This record gives sequence, C-alpha cells and structure tokens, in this order.
Amino acid sequence: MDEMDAAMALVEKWRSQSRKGFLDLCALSLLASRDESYGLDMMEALAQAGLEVSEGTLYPLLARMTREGSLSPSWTTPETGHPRKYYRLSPTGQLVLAAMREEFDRNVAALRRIEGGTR
Amino acid sequence: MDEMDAAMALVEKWRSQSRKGFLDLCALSLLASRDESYGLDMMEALAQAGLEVSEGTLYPLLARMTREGSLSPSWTTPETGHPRKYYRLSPTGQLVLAAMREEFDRNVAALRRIEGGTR
DNA sequence: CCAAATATCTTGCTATGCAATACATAATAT
DNA sequence: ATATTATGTATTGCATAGCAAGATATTTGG
Repeated sequence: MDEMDAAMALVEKWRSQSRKGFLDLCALSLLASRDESYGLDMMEALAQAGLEVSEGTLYPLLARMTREGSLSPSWTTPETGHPRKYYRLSPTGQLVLAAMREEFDRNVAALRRIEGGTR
Repeated sequence: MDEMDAAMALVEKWRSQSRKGFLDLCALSLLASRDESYGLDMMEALAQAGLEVSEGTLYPLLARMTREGSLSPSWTTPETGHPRKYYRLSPTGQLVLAAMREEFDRNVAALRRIEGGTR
C-alpha cells in the first residue's frame, strides 16, 4: 500500500515538530515531581513514561532553560561514580510550569471541541 | 513583581513553539468534522473553539498540507461573494490524521504519567 | 594500561509559527 | 461613476526548537 507509506513519512516529519515546546513542559513537570534530577536520569524517567528523548535533544533543552532562568543546576561529585549536574526548578521555573500547564490544557480542550462528535 | 514578568515573557516565547505541529492536528480535525471549509471560515471556527490562528499561520499551513497530499483544494465561485478555496481531507490526509491522533494521545498520556501525583 | 561505561556538550540541518505586507475581487456608500 | 470597506488568499523574512552525529571527560574493570 503506497498511500500508507506516504502518510507514515509525513507523520514522521510531523512528530519532531509536534514535540517542540511539549518537551519543555515534560521536563519541567518531571522536575516538579522529582524535586531534582540529572540528564541521563531524566532521559530514563521520560522513557519509562513512554517518551523517548535523545541526548542531543535533552541537553540543549536543559542548557537553554538554565540560561533562561527556569532551572538551577548544581554539580555533584558522588564518592563513587561520575560527576553529575543536578537540576531543580527555580521560582521562575515554577511560575513558567504553571502557565505552560494552563495553556496546554486550554489547547487540549480546544482540540476536543474542534473534534466535535467525530471521535 | 519582576519574577512574574520574566516567566510571562518565557511562556510567550514558548507558546508559538508549542503550537508547531499541533495546528496541523487541529486543522485536519476540523476538516474531518466539517467535511469541507475554506481559510477564513476555518480561522473563525478555530477561534470559536478557543484557538486564535492568524492568516500568516493558517495559509502557509494549508498550502504545505496540500503540497504534501493531505488536502484536496478546489476553487469555488459562489453566485454572490468572493471566490473561495475549499479544502477537504484526501485519503492520505485521513490516514495522517489518524496517526497524528494516536501519537498525540500517547504523548498526553505520557505527560500525565510524568506529572505523577503532583497535580 | 586499555576498553567500556557513565555523563555532558556541540555542530549543522531542517522545518514551523507568525508579524507584516501585498494582492485581488465584491459589496457598499458617496 | 468612483472611492472605500469587507472578504479572501498568498508571500517574505526572522527566530527558534528537535535531532542525528560526533566530541569530550571521568570512572571503573579486565
């Protein structure tokens, strides 16, 4: 089936676009529920929840949010093991998360209205 | 409150990012429930549902989806009024919509898991 | 000492949202 | 007739995020 292949290719392209911004919300939400975490640990937790995120995506995201003031990182060198950079929400980050959640929920509600009875 | 302003500015920047891809899903969903519609009419319907979309956003989106094969447009000149370009879902577009819905729902479910009990 | 594991960071590419602007035609007012 | 407003669609340019691929650094095990 040719039609199917075309559709799948389109959706694959769409996938990475549709994650823009959404991953910010996921990362902030994760930190809100875990209090603090580091890169690889977050990757594993997100995957556990069903969301595969690569390093090339997550690390720039964490760097940006730190630069913007939503995250407060702190290096920690455990007695045994590799040094880790732990992130936690800053006060600004908590405000940002709350606003993002509101907006996201509004958008989902709008989508449901748009879908109308067609589901 | 300074902290609040910083957060609002960040969320404003985030907003347009978070709509990438999401608007594709909304447009396809709208056409699925309406069978056919034209640009300004879609803008109005989306706004009615709580989603403000500008022309500079919607028209390129419709042009792209047409180019990709998800939409089948057809010009219509009514007896009275301005010529309109009506869009409807192509067979490919219906497959794309179904796949997008699945993925979107999976992502929302993942987010809810990530949020855990913190809401 | 070398290889594998753990952990973080960088570069380059592609693609979308959106403000601003432009263009065209139909209806209405003067 | 003619100007103005309303309706309708399209384009340009910029900023920004996701991601594959690869680089870097440290710790541990053979």
